[in-house]
Amino acid sequence: MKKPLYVLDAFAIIFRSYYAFINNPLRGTDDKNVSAVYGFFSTLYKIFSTYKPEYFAVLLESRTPTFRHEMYEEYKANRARAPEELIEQVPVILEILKALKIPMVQADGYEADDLMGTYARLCEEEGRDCRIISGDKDILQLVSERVHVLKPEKGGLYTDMGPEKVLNTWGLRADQIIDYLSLVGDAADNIPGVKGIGAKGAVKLLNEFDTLEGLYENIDTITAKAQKQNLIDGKENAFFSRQLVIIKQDCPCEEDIEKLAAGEPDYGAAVPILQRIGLKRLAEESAAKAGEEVVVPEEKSAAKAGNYCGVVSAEHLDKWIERAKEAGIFAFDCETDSLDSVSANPVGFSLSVQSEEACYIPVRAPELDCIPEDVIREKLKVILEDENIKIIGQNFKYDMKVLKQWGIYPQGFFFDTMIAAWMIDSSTPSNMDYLAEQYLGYKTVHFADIVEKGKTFDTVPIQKAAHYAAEDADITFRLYEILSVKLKELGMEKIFSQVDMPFVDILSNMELAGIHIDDGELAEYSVELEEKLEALEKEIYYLCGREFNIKSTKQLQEVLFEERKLTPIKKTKTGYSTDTAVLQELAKEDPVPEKILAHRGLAKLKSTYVDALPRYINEDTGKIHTHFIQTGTETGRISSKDPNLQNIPVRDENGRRIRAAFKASPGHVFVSADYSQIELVVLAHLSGDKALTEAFISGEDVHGRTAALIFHVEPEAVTKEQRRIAKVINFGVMYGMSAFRLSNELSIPRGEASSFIKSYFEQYSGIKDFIDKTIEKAEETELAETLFGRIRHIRMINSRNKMEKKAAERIAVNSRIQGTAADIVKMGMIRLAGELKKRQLKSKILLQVHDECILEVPDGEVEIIKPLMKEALEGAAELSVPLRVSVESATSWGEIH
DNA sequence: GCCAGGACGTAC
DNA sequence: GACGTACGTCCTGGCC
Repeated sequence: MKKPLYVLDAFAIIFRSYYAFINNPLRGTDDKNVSAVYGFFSTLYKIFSTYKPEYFAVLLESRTPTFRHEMYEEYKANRARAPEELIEQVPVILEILKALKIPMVQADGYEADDLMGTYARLCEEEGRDCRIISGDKDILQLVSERVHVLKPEKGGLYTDMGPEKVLNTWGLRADQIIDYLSLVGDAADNIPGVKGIGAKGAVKLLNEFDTLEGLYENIDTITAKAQKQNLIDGKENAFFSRQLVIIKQDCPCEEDIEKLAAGEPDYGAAVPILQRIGLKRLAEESAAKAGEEVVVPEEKSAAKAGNYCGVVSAEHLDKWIERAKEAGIFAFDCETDSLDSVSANPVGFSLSVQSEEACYIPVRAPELDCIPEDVIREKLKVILEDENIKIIGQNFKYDMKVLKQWGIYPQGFFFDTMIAAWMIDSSTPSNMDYLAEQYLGYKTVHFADIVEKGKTFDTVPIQKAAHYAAEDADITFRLYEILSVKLKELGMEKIFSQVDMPFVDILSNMELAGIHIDDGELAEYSVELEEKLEALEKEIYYLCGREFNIKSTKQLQEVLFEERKLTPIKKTKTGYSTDTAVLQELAKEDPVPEKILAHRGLAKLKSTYVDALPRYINEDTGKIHTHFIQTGTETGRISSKDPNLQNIPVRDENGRRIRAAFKASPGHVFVSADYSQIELVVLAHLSGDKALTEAFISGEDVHGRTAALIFHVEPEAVTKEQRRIAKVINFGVMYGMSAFRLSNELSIPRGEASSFIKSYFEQYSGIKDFIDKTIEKAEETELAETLFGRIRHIRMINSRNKMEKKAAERIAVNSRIQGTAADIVKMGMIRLAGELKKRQLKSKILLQVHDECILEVPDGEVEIIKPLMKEALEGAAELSVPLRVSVESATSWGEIH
């Protein structure tokens, strides 16, 4: 069998790459723009590593006007001439292509599209598959069983567009694309089309009449008057447009495909050119691909330590401050005497204004006179508090907290390498040691290697300290250079800079603020719980006839399933399960399980919350300062730890007493704002489902409306039971719940559960489509994307293991919903924080619990804050269904909800 | 005595 | 096997 031919439209990729970086171009030697070179060869390399083509050609545009220009002088007349910065890059690209020994084809008088058409035909004729790499919809007209288009997606992956895929995506056969374009036209190429006929209209017409000829032969059957007239008026334009959009298949060009044998590109030959123009990373990548025989002088240097110095005189410090000002950008890192940022004091700072160079400014060091603390503070302020000087950090929330407490309020923070790395791939670690290894191939000095156990950074000799600290700033700068490019490539520049970066400042303030808790109240509750637990233990031991550790599932299994001979219900990896569902079931035939359940519940409260929370009270502030981790989830949510304040009980009365111990400071109240059903609202928007949208717009009670729909009853006639079922399904859908699980959850037969789900998707067919489309897109791109462009890699989506695949599908669907909701909440909080600052209010944001945001508000501000919060959060995004936020206030957290 | 992994349970 | 996202606690068993 003949190996497939791959063809690539060079200028399409060049343009795309250039404009992908238009807001922040890549600069190489002499500050020249190299975005297009970088983008083009990243794409090319990716294609070679993914598809390993044996036959390959880069197709170039004609150097002279084409037959289309001769036919129609307005052709592409609307196009502005390409910018000089882009044109300059073309010769370099051709030079590199030549060095790589990649076959190139050009035919004067014809466009690259026509060359594609010609090769598509040649391949068809000799029974060879053809793959065309192009994002242009015009090219789809060439698609056939043998000829597929590979459409570039985010993250360097491609959608394989075969005949079926074209039909599914466009609602048209590939051979109808020509007629479609003839009707719709193309403003960019100045192709007229038929006035008044848009994309939807054209698809509908072609579905009905099949072809342009069919349409005009039966024009009298069209009932819509205006449309009919438009078509009659536009007939000439339509057929004229067709001549322009139709791709030629008979260019004069190399017809012997065997001559387009590509083999492995000569990567080594590209290295010197790439180095000359200053594309270091690509040069390194090329060298690596070429294998070891190519020695790149700079390759080693990328992984070597930079030039680091200690700064102990005011004059020396001034020089660095000046350098940072000049550069307008610098990487910054704090060393402190504690990991606990609330009580940490600075021990030193490091700065880097370009990669491989950094300094360390000690504030305290053994056996050394440092620059006085106040002098360092005043000088650093100049660059840290200037909003026009960009600050790069790694986990900058930490530095931000230390600095604020030290009297510096950073203004120009704009890039966190840890958060960037997490957004690029949330499933891999984002600590600096890992990132340095991963992205730079650099092994950093580890903290534990220079600081003796139990000691702090201010005890480290200055030589070692300076090297370690300066390296951190240097590595941070180097990571920035790489990660900023990757972020752009994935289309996340906007959400990164407009959402996740501003959010760092907000989280740092929330953590510094802390929340008050009444430990006396908890101490009393602890005693109460202890008494109840002891009583339960006694009862359990009496009933079982012996003592054992109730908290040990292993011992509990022995008691329940061996001694008491109860029937095991489900297994775990290590034995029989004793979880809540099992114990509830067992309680029907034995008195012990119920006691165990009660014991478990109270023991959990006591150990996880009642006894644990007071230990987190900070000695200095008297408050609990949780840590919010912005990189803690794979979906874009934040997490909370030490302690986790996002899972404080709320559902039952016992648990609520814990919330009740969280008190607003004297003279303050908590004001809490809660997004109503945010994930279902997001689902309604993302899916565009008519019925769900309607349910939200017309009524408060979306579960009731859902019940009415799936049970075919009037909304007023919905029973409680029906509503409960609808609610379970509403949530279940977002998690990809199966009929099996639903039947368990509702204690109904599997068949009944299936029919509920079936009925649900019949009524909410838009949701079904949304799920299908999400999965399909994930299969093509291995990504799930939120409404605002945050991505998550879905690596198992094409797994041959059915279970893994199903799990990946659920993850893909849920991530889009959960992630979009998380984006919205973050955006709302940014708006809110902005308002608080603008109005100089004293209210502080304390907590965020995914769809809820809690503020501590001085009594005098309550009436201003309530409407302000509602407005700020509801206006976070403009969706097809309005976002609703409810606001409540109270002096303890327990009174809210 | 330390640590990793499992089971379980809390939140959204 | 069968519901997504987290974190904390306790127990167990392996290791030093």
